Amino acid sequence: LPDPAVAALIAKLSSHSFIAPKDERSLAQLHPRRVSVSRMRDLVRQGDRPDASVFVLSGMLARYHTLASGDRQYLSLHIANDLPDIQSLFLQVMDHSLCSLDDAEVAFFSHEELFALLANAPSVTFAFWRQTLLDAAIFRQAITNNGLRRGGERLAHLFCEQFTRAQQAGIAADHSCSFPLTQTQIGQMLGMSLVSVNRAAQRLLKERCAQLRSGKLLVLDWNRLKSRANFDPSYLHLDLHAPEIGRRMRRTSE
Amino acid sequence: LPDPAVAALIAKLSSHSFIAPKDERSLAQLHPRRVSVSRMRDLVRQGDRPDASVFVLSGMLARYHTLASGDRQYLSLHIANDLPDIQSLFLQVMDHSLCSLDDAEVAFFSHEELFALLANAPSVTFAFWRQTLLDAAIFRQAITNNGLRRGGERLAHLFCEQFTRAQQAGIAADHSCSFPLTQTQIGQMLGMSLVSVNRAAQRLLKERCAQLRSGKLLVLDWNRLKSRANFDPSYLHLDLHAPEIGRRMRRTSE
DNA sequence: CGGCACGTTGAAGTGACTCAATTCGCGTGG
DNA sequence: CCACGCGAATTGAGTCACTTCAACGTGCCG
Repeated sequence: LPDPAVAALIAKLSSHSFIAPKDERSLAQLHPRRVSVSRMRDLVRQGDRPDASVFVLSGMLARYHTLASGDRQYLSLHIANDLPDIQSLFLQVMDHSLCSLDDAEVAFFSHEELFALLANAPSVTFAFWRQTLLDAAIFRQAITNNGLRRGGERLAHLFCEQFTRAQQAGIAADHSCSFPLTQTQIGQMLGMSLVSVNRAAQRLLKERCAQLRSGKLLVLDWNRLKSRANFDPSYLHLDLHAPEIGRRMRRTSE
Repeated sequence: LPDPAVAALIAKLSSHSFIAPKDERSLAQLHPRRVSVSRMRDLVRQGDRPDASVFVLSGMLARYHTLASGDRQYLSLHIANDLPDIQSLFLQVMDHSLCSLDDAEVAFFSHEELFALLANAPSVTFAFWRQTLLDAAIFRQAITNNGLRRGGERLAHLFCEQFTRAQQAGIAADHSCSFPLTQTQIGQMLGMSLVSVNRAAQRLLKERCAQLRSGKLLVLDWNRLKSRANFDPSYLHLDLHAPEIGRRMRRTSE
């Protein structure tokens, strides 16, 4: 019986990519190290050379940059089944940090094991690669969100993204999902001051779009929220859930 | 004798990753389609499903998002030896567009050929993957730059990044490099208005840091510019020019 | 009950934006 | 050769969104 973290990883990769049966059997041989972390702990720091990559089992992690001034910029949020630092396989020195925003459960997959696996499991390589490409698409959207939108629109977009991703991960309730960031942290994510975040959130509540309460995001009216944010989910590439490209890879290699 | 575009591609990949000799021979079999584009032409559009990926031979390309409102956000700049849309191999539907900012020479590598190559050339797969990871690191930095820095600092950072990358690509002069963006486009890249860009550029000139003139960036005082921008190039992972990880992959697979 | 972190609110200041007019650089055509 | 046109850059002025500062409220936990 495979480790439950391994099973979750296989399910995640299979959700967007074709995994060859023999490669799935290799995946099942992995030996992750399971770790519980309390909120606001660094798992990996800017400048580190990690020898393992994190897979999220529960809770929320975030990547962030720290400037010399000490200012912090959150780059991305990561929930169950995410692989927030798989890129450290190929970029040895971390250019950002990874921390928990929540109490979280994670599994560490050692780079050594992963390298040995990837060398002989091309379908897994492509799946991991695609995972990092999905990350990059979210980064791009963050640039646009923070550059082109303002105030309430910007916050609404973040809400839409997180709720959609939580739904996709199967950890959203009907009209709510976990959202453990403080308003200060939301500001550090969106390039806004704490005060602006507070007022933008109040506007969204007054407009009956969404509400933040005790670490949860409550979606009051999804359609209104979506149009308030001008949210277009195509950058999340949800359609990849039909993993036809993986199959194409398989054909061409046979 | 291999196609010059292929030779440049091999040199680029080899600069940061180990390419196995047999994989290099496979690369040399590729048949890129060479194309000249004039300035401000779209090569690929948001929503497209391209069947080939672009390799830049000369000139400058940019990726950008378009909102429903028509507003444009530039996401990244690409110069000689860049692979600006290699991610379309695995994310079939483009979530952004790619255009020329300059008159440019590019080579299209068909996805079909690339898939056939990657299925049997793991060292090339890892090199391409790493290439997309380097892209992602630059996206992350853009989030931080636009979120945490303001005005002159933000512009100075963009200048530092471009000059460093031009040097790395071997297309920078001693104290200058190509920079064909208009001030409007710089604004659409940095989330600033045309007027703010203009005034920030004037401040940088008055402080004798850098100057924009007729499509060129002139670096007047690199150290001053760097410190003005708080530029830390570690996110560009220039150290990868010793491609030791590729060798490590090779060892583990043998 | 006290302490602390987080959230809320008001008020004042300012950096950036928009709008609009002017100038510059450059290529085109009369 | 010069007038013209056009895109880009520059400049000034008024406005506004967001910031900063500071105080206060609230909920939770020891």
